[in-house]
Amino acid sequence: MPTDDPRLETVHLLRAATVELGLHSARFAQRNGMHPTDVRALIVLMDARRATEEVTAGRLGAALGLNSAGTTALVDRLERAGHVRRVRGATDRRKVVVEVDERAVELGQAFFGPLIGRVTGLLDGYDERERAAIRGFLEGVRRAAAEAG
Amino acid sequence: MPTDDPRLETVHLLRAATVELGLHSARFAQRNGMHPTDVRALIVLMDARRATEEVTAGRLGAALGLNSAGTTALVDRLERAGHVRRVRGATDRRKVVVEVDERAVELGQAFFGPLIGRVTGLLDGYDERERAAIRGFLEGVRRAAAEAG
DNA sequence: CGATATTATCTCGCTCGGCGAGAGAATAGC
DNA sequence: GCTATTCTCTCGCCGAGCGAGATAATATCG
Repeated sequence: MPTDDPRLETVHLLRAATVELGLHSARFAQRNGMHPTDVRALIVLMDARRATEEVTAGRLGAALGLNSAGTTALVDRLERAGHVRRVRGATDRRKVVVEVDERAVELGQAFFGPLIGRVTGLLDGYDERERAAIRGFLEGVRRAAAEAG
Repeated sequence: MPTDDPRLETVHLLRAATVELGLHSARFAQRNGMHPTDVRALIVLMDARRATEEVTAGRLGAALGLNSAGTTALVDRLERAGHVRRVRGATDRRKVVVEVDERAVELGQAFFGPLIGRVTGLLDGYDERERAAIRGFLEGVRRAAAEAG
Protein backbone atom coordinates (compact mmCIF):
# COMPACT_ATOMS: atom_id res chain seq x y z
CA MET A 1 0.00 0.00 0.00
CA PRO A 2 1.80 3.17 -1.19
CA THR A 3 0.47 5.51 1.47
CA ASP A 4 2.94 8.29 0.69
CA ASP A 5 1.82 9.02 -2.86
CA PRO A 6 2.06 12.82 -2.84
CA ARG A 7 -1.03 13.06 -5.03
CA LEU A 8 -3.11 11.74 -2.14
CA GLU A 9 -2.61 15.00 -0.32
CA THR A 10 -4.80 16.65 -2.94
CA VAL A 11 -7.43 13.94 -2.54
CA HIS A 12 -7.38 14.61 1.18
CA LEU A 13 -7.77 18.35 0.64
CA LEU A 14 -10.65 17.72 -1.73
CA ARG A 15 -12.47 15.63 0.82
CA ALA A 16 -11.73 18.07 3.63
CA ALA A 17 -13.14 20.89 1.52
CA THR A 18 -16.32 18.98 0.68
CA VAL A 19 -16.80 18.02 4.32
CA GLU A 20 -16.43 21.63 5.39
CA LEU A 21 -18.84 22.81 2.69
CA GLY A 22 -21.33 20.24 3.89
CA LEU A 23 -21.01 21.46 7.45
CA HIS A 24 -21.58 24.99 6.23
CA SER A 25 -24.83 23.97 4.56
CA ALA A 26 -25.80 22.14 7.74
CA ARG A 27 -25.29 25.33 9.72
CA PHE A 28 -27.60 27.15 7.35
CA ALA A 29 -30.18 24.40 7.75
CA GLN A 30 -30.07 24.31 11.51
CA ARG A 31 -30.02 28.07 11.88
CA ASN A 32 -33.24 28.28 9.88
CA GLY A 33 -34.97 25.29 11.40
CA MET A 34 -34.51 23.23 8.25
CA HIS A 35 -33.17 19.82 7.40
CA PRO A 36 -30.37 19.04 4.96
CA THR A 37 -32.87 17.86 2.39
CA ASP A 38 -34.73 21.16 2.55
CA VAL A 39 -31.54 23.06 1.81
CA ARG A 40 -30.76 20.80 -1.12
CA ALA A 41 -34.28 21.37 -2.39
CA LEU A 42 -33.93 25.15 -2.18
CA ILE A 43 -30.65 24.98 -4.09
CA VAL A 44 -32.32 22.98 -6.86
CA LEU A 45 -35.18 25.47 -6.97
CA MET A 46 -32.89 28.50 -7.05
CA ASP A 47 -30.79 26.99 -9.81
CA ALA A 48 -33.92 26.41 -11.84
CA ARG A 49 -35.13 29.92 -11.13
CA ARG A 50 -31.90 31.40 -12.45
CA ALA A 51 -32.35 29.35 -15.61
CA THR A 52 -36.03 30.37 -15.70
CA GLU A 53 -37.12 26.74 -15.69
CA GLU A 54 -40.23 25.49 -13.94
CA VAL A 55 -39.73 22.75 -11.37
CA THR A 56 -42.66 20.45 -10.69
CA ALA A 57 -42.97 18.44 -7.50
CA GLY A 58 -42.02 15.31 -9.39
CA ARG A 59 -38.88 16.82 -10.90
CA LEU A 60 -37.83 18.14 -7.52
CA GLY A 61 -38.27 14.76 -5.89
CA ALA A 62 -36.31 13.07 -8.66
CA ALA A 63 -33.48 15.55 -8.29
CA LEU A 64 -33.23 14.71 -4.60
CA GLY A 65 -33.85 10.98 -4.88
CA LEU A 66 -37.13 11.06 -2.98
CA ASN A 67 -40.26 9.11 -3.79
CA SER A 68 -43.59 10.83 -4.26
CA ALA A 69 -44.64 10.55 -0.63
CA GLY A 70 -41.42 12.06 0.61
CA THR A 71 -41.62 14.80 -2.01
CA THR A 72 -45.10 15.79 -0.89
CA ALA A 73 -43.92 15.95 2.70
CA LEU A 74 -40.89 18.03 1.65
CA VAL A 75 -42.98 20.58 -0.27
CA ASP A 76 -45.42 20.66 2.65
CA ARG A 77 -42.57 21.58 5.00
CA LEU A 78 -41.16 24.24 2.71
CA GLU A 79 -44.60 25.70 2.07
CA ARG A 80 -45.43 25.73 5.76
CA ALA A 81 -42.20 27.64 6.39
CA GLY A 82 -43.13 30.12 3.67
CA HIS A 83 -40.08 29.34 1.53
CA VAL A 84 -42.11 28.01 -1.36
CA ARG A 85 -45.48 28.25 -3.11
CA ARG A 86 -47.50 25.53 -4.83
CA VAL A 87 -48.86 26.65 -8.20
CA ARG A 88 -51.03 24.33 -10.26
CA GLY A 89 -49.63 23.72 -13.74
CA ALA A 90 -51.26 26.00 -16.31
CA THR A 91 -51.46 23.58 -19.22
CA ASP A 92 -51.42 20.32 -17.24
CA ARG A 93 -53.36 20.75 -14.06
CA ARG A 94 -52.12 17.51 -12.57
CA LYS A 95 -48.71 19.12 -12.15
CA VAL A 96 -47.70 21.23 -9.19
CA VAL A 97 -45.08 23.85 -9.96
CA VAL A 98 -42.97 24.72 -6.94
CA GLU A 99 -41.87 28.35 -6.82
CA VAL A 100 -39.35 29.74 -4.34
CA ASP A 101 -40.37 32.77 -2.38
CA GLU A 102 -38.31 35.92 -2.84
CA ARG A 103 -37.52 35.97 0.87
CA ALA A 104 -36.01 32.49 0.70
CA VAL A 105 -33.78 33.57 -2.17
CA GLU A 106 -32.56 36.56 -0.17
CA LEU A 107 -32.04 34.36 2.88
CA GLY A 108 -29.85 32.02 0.88
CA GLN A 109 -27.87 34.81 -0.72
CA ALA A 110 -27.31 36.47 2.63
CA PHE A 111 -25.91 33.23 4.04
CA PHE A 112 -23.96 31.85 1.09
CA GLY A 113 -22.98 35.18 -0.44
CA PRO A 114 -20.00 35.78 1.85
CA LEU A 115 -18.64 32.28 1.19
CA ILE A 116 -19.05 32.72 -2.56
CA GLY A 117 -17.30 36.05 -2.28
CA ARG A 118 -14.36 34.48 -0.49
CA VAL A 119 -14.08 31.74 -3.09
CA THR A 120 -14.17 34.13 -6.03
CA GLY A 121 -11.66 36.27 -4.14
CA LEU A 122 -9.36 33.25 -3.95
CA LEU A 123 -9.45 32.94 -7.71
CA ASP A 124 -8.07 36.45 -8.14
CA GLY A 125 -4.82 35.18 -6.69
CA TYR A 126 -4.19 32.95 -9.68
CA ASP A 127 -3.36 33.66 -13.30
CA GLU A 128 -5.52 32.41 -16.13
CA ARG A 129 -3.58 29.22 -16.68
CA GLU A 130 -3.87 28.30 -13.00
CA ARG A 131 -7.57 29.13 -12.98
CA ALA A 132 -8.07 26.93 -16.01
CA ALA A 133 -6.34 24.09 -14.15
CA ILE A 134 -8.65 24.56 -11.17
CA ARG A 135 -11.73 24.52 -13.39
CA GLY A 136 -10.49 21.49 -15.29
CA PHE A 137 -9.74 19.61 -12.09
CA LEU A 138 -13.17 20.32 -10.60
CA GLU A 139 -14.91 19.27 -13.79
CA GLY A 140 -12.78 16.13 -13.88
CA VAL A 141 -13.68 15.29 -10.30
CA ARG A 142 -17.36 15.80 -11.04
CA ARG A 143 -17.17 13.47 -14.02
CA ALA A 144 -15.13 10.89 -12.15
CA ALA A 145 -17.63 10.81 -9.29
CA ALA A 146 -20.56 10.65 -11.68
CA GLU A 147 -19.06 7.82 -13.71
CA ALA A 148 -17.37 5.78 -10.99
CA GLY A 149 -19.31 2.96 -9.35
CA MET B 1 -26.49 41.92 -9.36
CA PRO B 2 -23.58 40.92 -11.64
CA THR B 3 -24.79 37.48 -12.55
CA ASP B 4 -22.29 37.01 -15.35
CA ASP B 5 -19.13 37.21 -13.23
CA PRO B 6 -16.96 34.59 -14.95
CA ARG B 7 -15.55 33.50 -11.59
CA LEU B 8 -18.97 32.14 -10.69
CA GLU B 9 -18.50 29.36 -13.19
CA THR B 10 -15.81 27.94 -10.92
CA VAL B 11 -18.13 28.23 -7.91
CA HIS B 12 -20.72 26.32 -9.87
CA LEU B 13 -18.22 23.62 -10.80
CA LEU B 14 -17.15 23.34 -7.18
CA ARG B 15 -20.70 22.81 -6.03
CA ALA B 16 -21.45 20.37 -8.84
CA ALA B 17 -18.38 18.36 -7.88
CA THR B 18 -19.33 18.24 -4.19
CA VAL B 19 -22.89 17.23 -5.07
CA GLU B 20 -21.62 14.43 -7.24
CA LEU B 21 -19.18 13.26 -4.57
CA GLY B 22 -22.05 13.20 -2.11
CA LEU B 23 -24.14 11.10 -4.45
CA HIS B 24 -21.23 8.71 -4.82
CA SER B 25 -21.05 8.23 -1.06
CA ALA B 26 -24.80 7.75 -1.00
CA ARG B 27 -24.47 4.95 -3.56
CA PHE B 28 -21.90 3.25 -1.34
CA ALA B 29 -24.26 3.60 1.61
CA GLN B 30 -27.29 2.23 -0.16
CA ARG B 31 -25.39 -0.59 -1.82
CA ASN B 32 -24.21 -1.80 1.57
CA GLY B 33 -27.46 -1.26 3.44
CA MET B 34 -26.06 1.72 5.30
CA HIS B 35 -27.16 5.28 5.94
CA PRO B 36 -25.20 8.43 5.09
CA THR B 37 -24.27 8.87 8.73
CA ASP B 38 -22.80 5.37 8.88
CA VAL B 39 -20.56 6.15 5.91
CA ARG B 40 -19.41 9.39 7.48
CA ALA B 41 -18.66 7.49 10.67
CA LEU B 42 -16.57 4.90 8.84
CA ILE B 43 -14.60 7.67 7.15
CA VAL B 44 -13.86 9.28 10.51
CA LEU B 45 -12.80 5.91 11.90
CA MET B 46 -10.58 5.07 8.92
CA ASP B 47 -8.90 8.47 9.06
CA ALA B 48 -8.18 7.92 12.73
CA ARG B 49 -6.89 4.45 12.03
CA ARG B 50 -4.45 5.80 9.47
CA ALA B 51 -3.24 8.29 12.05
CA THR B 52 -3.18 5.49 14.66
CA GLU B 53 -5.49 7.46 16.93
CA GLU B 54 -8.13 5.89 19.12
CA VAL B 55 -11.70 7.06 18.61
CA THR B 56 -14.06 6.77 21.54
CA ALA B 57 -17.83 6.71 21.12
CA GLY B 58 -18.00 10.26 22.41
CA ARG B 59 -15.39 11.59 19.98
CA LEU B 60 -17.11 9.86 17.08
CA GLY B 61 -20.48 11.35 17.99
CA ALA B 62 -18.94 14.81 18.33
CA ALA B 63 -17.29 14.51 14.93
CA LEU B 64 -20.67 13.73 13.38
CA GLY B 65 -22.72 16.16 15.44
CA LEU B 66 -24.74 13.45 17.19
CA ASN B 67 -25.77 13.37 20.82
CA SER B 68 -24.94 10.44 23.04
CA ALA B 69 -28.15 8.54 22.35
CA GLY B 70 -27.70 8.82 18.61
CA THR B 71 -24.07 7.83 18.92
CA THR B 72 -24.95 4.68 20.83
CA ALA B 73 -27.51 3.77 18.17
CA LEU B 74 -24.95 4.44 15.43
CA VAL B 75 -22.29 2.23 16.99
CA ASP B 76 -24.97 -0.42 17.59
CA ARG B 77 -25.81 -0.40 13.88
CA LEU B 78 -22.20 -0.56 12.77
CA GLU B 79 -21.40 -3.30 15.26
CA ARG B 80 -24.46 -5.32 14.24
CA ALA B 81 -23.29 -5.07 10.63
CA GLY B 82 -19.84 -6.25 11.64
CA HIS B 83 -18.09 -3.09 10.49
CA VAL B 84 -16.93 -2.12 13.94
CA ARG B 85 -15.98 -3.50 17.36
CA ARG B 86 -16.54 -2.03 20.80
CA VAL B 87 -13.46 -2.22 23.01
CA ARG B 88 -13.57 -0.94 26.56
CA GLY B 89 -10.95 1.73 27.24
CA ALA B 90 -7.83 0.25 28.87
CA THR B 91 -6.97 3.07 31.23
CA ASP B 92 -10.45 4.61 31.57
CA ARG B 93 -13.03 1.89 31.55
CA ARG B 94 -15.94 4.26 31.10
CA LYS B 95 -14.76 4.88 27.55
CA VAL B 96 -15.68 2.73 24.59
CA VAL B 97 -13.08 2.66 21.84
CA VAL B 98 -14.59 2.00 18.43
CA GLU B 99 -12.37 -0.02 16.09
CA VAL B 100 -13.09 -0.59 12.42
CA ASP B 101 -13.04 -4.14 11.16
CA GLU B 102 -10.49 -5.01 8.51
CA ARG B 103 -13.29 -6.11 6.17
CA ALA B 104 -14.93 -2.69 6.37
CA VAL B 105 -11.65 -1.04 5.45
CA GLU B 106 -11.30 -3.28 2.44
CA LEU B 107 -14.91 -2.66 1.48
CA GLY B 108 -14.31 1.07 1.52
CA GLN B 109 -11.08 0.83 -0.43
CA ALA B 110 -12.71 -1.37 -3.04
CA PHE B 111 -15.46 1.17 -3.55
CA PHE B 112 -13.57 4.45 -3.26
CA GLY B 113 -10.27 3.23 -4.67
CA PRO B 114 -11.27 3.60 -8.33
CA LEU B 115 -12.52 7.13 -7.77
CA ILE B 116 -9.35 8.07 -5.93
CA GLY B 117 -7.38 6.56 -8.78
CA ARG B 118 -9.21 8.65 -11.31
CA VAL B 119 -8.64 11.82 -9.33
CA THR B 120 -4.92 11.18 -8.88
CA GLY B 121 -4.82 10.36 -12.57
CA LEU B 122 -6.29 13.75 -13.32
CA LEU B 123 -3.46 15.41 -11.46
CA ASP B 124 -0.89 13.83 -13.74
CA GLY B 125 -2.24 16.03 -16.52
CA TYR B 126 -1.01 19.18 -14.80
CA ASP B 127 2.44 20.58 -14.15
CA GLU B 128 3.65 21.36 -10.65
CA ARG B 129 2.58 25.01 -10.75
CA GLU B 130 -0.95 24.03 -11.76
CA ARG B 131 -1.10 21.31 -9.13
CA ALA B 132 -0.01 23.81 -6.50
CA ALA B 133 -2.83 26.11 -7.62
CA ILE B 134 -5.34 23.27 -7.27
CA ARG B 135 -4.09 22.43 -3.79
CA GLY B 136 -4.09 26.07 -2.75
CA PHE B 137 -7.59 26.57 -4.04
CA LEU B 138 -8.96 23.53 -2.22
CA GLU B 139 -7.28 24.55 1.01
CA GLY B 140 -8.64 28.06 0.58
CA VAL B 141 -12.16 26.72 0.03
CA ARG B 142 -11.88 24.56 3.12
CA ARG B 143 -10.79 27.50 5.23
CA ALA B 144 -13.42 29.81 3.76
CA ALA B 145 -16.18 27.31 4.52
CA ALA B 146 -14.85 26.69 8.00
CA GLU B 147 -14.58 30.39 8.83
CA ALA B 148 -17.65 31.75 7.06
CA GLY B 149 -20.95 31.97 8.96
C1' DC C 1 -67.08 10.73 -28.26
C1' DG C 2 -66.63 7.46 -24.54
C1' DA C 3 -63.83 3.78 -22.25
C1' DT C 4 -59.29 2.84 -20.75
C1' DA C 5 -54.46 3.51 -19.86
C1' DT C 6 -51.21 6.70 -18.21
C1' DT C 7 -49.30 10.42 -15.49
C1' DA C 8 -48.77 13.49 -11.37
C1' DT C 9 -49.69 14.20 -6.87
C1' DC C 10 -51.45 13.09 -2.43
C1' DT C 11 -52.98 10.05 1.78
C1' DC C 12 -52.19 6.40 5.04
C1' DG C 13 -49.57 3.39 7.86
C1' DC C 14 -45.11 2.19 8.98
C1' DT C 15 -39.94 1.96 9.88
C1' DC C 16 -36.07 3.75 11.82
C1' DG C 17 -32.52 7.61 12.64
C1' DG C 18 -31.88 11.07 15.94
C1' DC C 19 -33.13 13.91 20.20
C1' DG C 20 -34.01 15.01 25.27
C1' DA C 21 -33.99 13.34 29.77
C1' DG C 22 -32.16 10.76 32.90
C1' DA C 23 -30.01 6.24 34.74
C1' DG C 24 -25.85 3.62 35.56
C1' DA C 25 -20.95 2.89 35.97
C1' DA C 26 -16.27 4.45 36.35
C1' DT C 27 -12.96 8.11 37.52
C1' DA C 28 -11.16 12.44 39.64
C1' DG C 29 -10.85 15.83 43.38
C1' DC C 30 -11.03 17.39 47.94
C1' DG D 1 -14.12 7.98 51.61
C1' DC D 2 -17.62 11.04 49.86
C1' DT D 3 -19.02 13.94 46.23
C1' DA D 4 -18.73 15.91 41.65
C1' DT D 5 -17.73 14.87 37.09
C1' DT D 6 -17.36 12.15 32.92
C1' DC D 7 -18.71 8.67 29.55
C1' DT D 8 -22.00 5.58 27.82
C1' DC D 9 -26.41 3.52 27.64
C1' DT D 10 -31.78 3.06 28.14
C1' DC D 11 -36.34 4.85 27.43
C1' DG D 12 -39.89 7.38 25.20
C1' DC D 13 -40.76 10.35 21.61
C1' DC D 14 -40.64 13.11 17.04
C1' DG D 15 -40.37 13.35 12.36
C1' DA D 16 -38.14 12.30 7.60
C1' DG D 17 -38.76 9.06 4.14
C1' DC D 18 -40.73 4.59 2.13
C1' DG D 19 -44.33 1.35 0.02
C1' DA D 20 -48.86 0.79 -1.36
C1' DG D 21 -52.66 2.54 -3.04
C1' DA D 22 -56.23 6.42 -3.73
C1' DT D 23 -57.50 10.46 -6.45
C1' DA D 24 -57.64 13.54 -10.19
C1' DA D 25 -56.29 15.18 -14.70
C1' DT D 26 -54.65 14.10 -19.30
C1' DA D 27 -53.65 11.12 -23.33
C1' DT D 28 -54.89 7.36 -26.44
C1' DC D 29 -57.56 4.47 -29.24
C1' DG D 30 -61.45 2.18 -31.10
